[in-house]
Amino acid sequence: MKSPLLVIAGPTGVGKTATALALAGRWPLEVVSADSRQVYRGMDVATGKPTHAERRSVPHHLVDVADPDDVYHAARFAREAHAAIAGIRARGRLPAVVGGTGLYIRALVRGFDPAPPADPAFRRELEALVARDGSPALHARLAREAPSLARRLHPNDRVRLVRALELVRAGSPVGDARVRWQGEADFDVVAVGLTLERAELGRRLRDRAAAMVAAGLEDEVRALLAHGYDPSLPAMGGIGYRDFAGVVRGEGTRQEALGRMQRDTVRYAKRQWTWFAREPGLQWLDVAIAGGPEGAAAVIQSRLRAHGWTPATRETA
RNA sequence: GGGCAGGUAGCUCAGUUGGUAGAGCACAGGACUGAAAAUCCUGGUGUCGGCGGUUCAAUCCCGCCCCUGCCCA
Repeated sequence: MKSPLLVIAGPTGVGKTATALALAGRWPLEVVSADSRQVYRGMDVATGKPTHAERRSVPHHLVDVADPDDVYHAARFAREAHAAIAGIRARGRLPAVVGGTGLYIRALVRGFDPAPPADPAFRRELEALVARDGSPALHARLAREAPSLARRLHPNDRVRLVRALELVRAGSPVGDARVRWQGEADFDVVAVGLTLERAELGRRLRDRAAAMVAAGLEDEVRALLAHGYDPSLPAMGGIGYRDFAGVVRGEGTRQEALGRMQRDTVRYAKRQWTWFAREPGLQWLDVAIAGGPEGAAAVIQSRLRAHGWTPATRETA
């Protein structure tokens, strides 16, 4: 028996949250946010979090669940999302995974292989090696320790090289046998990819970035830095945050920071399209053509029915 | 009006002792298993200011013109 799971994915700024809220008016559901930035408390202005009012009207899980000096990650997301989904089922509602972090969604829906966790001290050691000898040195080391794994990683891809060396060090199985999605899901999934015409989304994203700056992004960043959160933390490396950390330290102008923020947001949306285009079973839905979030919610509702679900569906064979 | 420097990719520039050109950024496409808003890979998109001349061949040499900047009148 599989439990029903709705996934609403898509690039940043297309209206995933608004659509989920509209759908909640038509179908009893709770939202599980799949967003690697909305998990951090105190980072509100540039993460696109649902508002407090929205969170009161429809329960949202996995928003504000970590401090900015935590290192949140996909495996933790998968674990906590499973727990949240179990609770939502127990309340008789449909769990709706809503977000743009493709890796998190895939880790939840298709299952992450078991593997040892990150080793911060070892990572610092390897980063020092990269700083001194460059990331090809990591690749050379990996080629000695696990040739089959080294062959599938580029010598410049230091993030994956670090992780690969970490796996080898922990004695985890590596190579062709390991790096593969399980494919067997615990869920009966309906996956919707929200989208918009590209130029239109680009305009919206640039406007949204400017609005975030006007809404006090610089002040929020200043407060985070004053609280002692280091700019090198993953949480502080998000779009907008990294740019205005520079402004707070007197490096560069607000205008330049906004320009980078706009450029990087649009690039990020493109990477999300690329990722979700390969997600098996995902059905695209143009929000503008559907008539905005309400219209998109109506289309999704009809897809849920067509899939054989009713608002009372608890599980399927 | 005269002198000097410059005009090459969307931007900033390099270069060719004559064989139709290349870097960074921008842009486009792609990859992706505990950092994923991360990280990485691939791709040059061009009347080399214009018109003539010399030459087998001109972005390069010569002439004229146009434009920009600086200096002198």
